[in-house]
Amino acid sequence: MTSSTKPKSGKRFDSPEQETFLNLWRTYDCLKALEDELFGTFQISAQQYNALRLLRSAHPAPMQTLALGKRLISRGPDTTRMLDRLEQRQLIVRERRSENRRVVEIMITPQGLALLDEMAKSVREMHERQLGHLSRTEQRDLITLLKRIREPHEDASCDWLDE
Amino acid sequence: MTSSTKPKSGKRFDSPEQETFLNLWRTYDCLKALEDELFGTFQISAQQYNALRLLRSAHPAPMQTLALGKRLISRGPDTTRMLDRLEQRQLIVRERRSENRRVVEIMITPQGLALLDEMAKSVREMHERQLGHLSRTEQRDLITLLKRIREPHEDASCDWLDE
DNA sequence: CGACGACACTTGTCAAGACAACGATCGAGT
DNA sequence: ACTCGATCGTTGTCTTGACAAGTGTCGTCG
Repeated sequence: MTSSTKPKSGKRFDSPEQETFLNLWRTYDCLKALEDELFGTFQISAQQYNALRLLRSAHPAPMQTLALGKRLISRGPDTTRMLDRLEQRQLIVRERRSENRRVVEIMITPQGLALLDEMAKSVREMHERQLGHLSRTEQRDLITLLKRIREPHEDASCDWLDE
Repeated sequence: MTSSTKPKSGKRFDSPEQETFLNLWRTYDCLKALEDELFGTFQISAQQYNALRLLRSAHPAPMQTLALGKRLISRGPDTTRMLDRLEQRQLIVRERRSENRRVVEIMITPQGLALLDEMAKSVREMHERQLGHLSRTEQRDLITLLKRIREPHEDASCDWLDE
């Protein structure tokens, strides 16, 4: 009865909420494609760029691995190995300080800052292509809605500090 | 010289568009976490669920691999191998017809339909948790904005037929 | 002092995505 | 009929993400 053998494609979604989510997913994927395309030319991933951006905002102070991981977008990204890659390219440095050898402090290097500078112009141009056709008002409205979506979930898995 | 001693530096984002995109990303990730949690209990991925859902909507007609791949969310997902996994679990069948041996026709099996039925209730409950706190109006507004975002990009990499 | 639990990563392992090269098949033109 | 080019799908390989178990370090309490 629930799934009668109807050949029709009448119901387009399992629920209205699903349509909303699929739109969100598709839109995210669409914009991400543009991001990946640009970051790819610099041999960097979106997560790596965000990590560098956060480290720059803290610079010259260092950041701890876990603190950095929490501020990245995806929950529980593989912070250690992502930092391994950045360290190999000398875009960051890691240091265990003797006062507390449990934590690892991470700092962006001059090379890291230089890379961000080098990317700055094309990154802004990409943002313009991604979302430049929306007015400021539309963008504020969108952000408001998105925050409202996250509101009941924030405590669970998404504690996000802006920037 | 305001930033020499203060770890907090002035601007939080590279551009307003970046703030919008990061909000979108974070929100998507937040909702995706709920999805993954549920789908995980059924040993299935979000893409696989969507594939099954699309096949059900076509049922009893079959779908071609490429046509199915185009309607999935992410651009260029690894359709072949995803279908391999679904076929192994006997949720779909693949057939090369003699009239045109280039294409592979895919059909959902009774087992596949049964799995969707089995999941239906918890999927709806998850949608409710994800987005139930938004009014229909808010959801429509959001979808409108999201479509407006994709509009200039659709032709490029995101040609999407609903459902 | 010394064992214990809590914390902050790290490593191991496996599944999934990205990209490109390849093989198979059909339609059209000669 | 035969070749050419276009279309579809598969396979190979590399990178990335996910989850769980392990390692080293510190604070604390018996």
